[in-house]
Amino acid sequence: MLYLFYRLLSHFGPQFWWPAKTPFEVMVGAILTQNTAWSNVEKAVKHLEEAEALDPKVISSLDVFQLERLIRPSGFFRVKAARLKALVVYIMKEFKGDVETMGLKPGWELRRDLLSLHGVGEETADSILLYALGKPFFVVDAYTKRILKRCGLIRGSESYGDIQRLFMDTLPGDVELFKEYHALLVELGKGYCRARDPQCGTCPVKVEVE
DNA sequence: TGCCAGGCCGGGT
DNA sequence: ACCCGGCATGGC
Repeated sequence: MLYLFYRLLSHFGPQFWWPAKTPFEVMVGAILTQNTAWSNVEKAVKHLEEAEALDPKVISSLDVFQLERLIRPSGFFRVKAARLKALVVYIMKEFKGDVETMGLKPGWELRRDLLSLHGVGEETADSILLYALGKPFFVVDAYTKRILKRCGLIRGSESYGDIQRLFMDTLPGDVELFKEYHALLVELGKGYCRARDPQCGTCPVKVEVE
């Protein structure tokens, strides 16, 4: 798996992900970007920023309809408002609204907690763990699955956990490596591995299978 | 104009 | 254990 990483890195260069100013903004973005183009998420985040609502305490004090209005451009705004509320309820109750305190809890316990929240699945949980809290969990998204399949590295029927283990069992457990690797897969995916794009004919990264 | 985007959930087989 | 429809907006 390191071979693919270096191919991507030398082609695209380091990505320095996730694009956000604070850990909490990463968490918000992780929920808002569910099945949604990032450009739409940016508009919603901008609204929250202007409302000074990129803070767990502020969001928990917001009326849910107010919150819906702010995040509307990100799509699915009703379900996502409820999901953000569920997240901040957890952060408020468990850590008094302090993200720094949250980061002190062991990764596996946080993952279990996050997965119990309504609207936080494996990818969202791992994105929060890796990019907001610096915990070494590999993020598997639609691009990751598609690229690995088209490179012949998986069959396509593997579960999220199967694919995550493929990375985490064979790579050094390094947070910066995990961050860059996932960011590079997204960069490749956005340009050359979109859903209807039948193959990587113009893919700039040729991967030797086996 | 229709198709798609950095998912997740609930209900049905 | 899968498979599907619903959830919504903005860009190409």
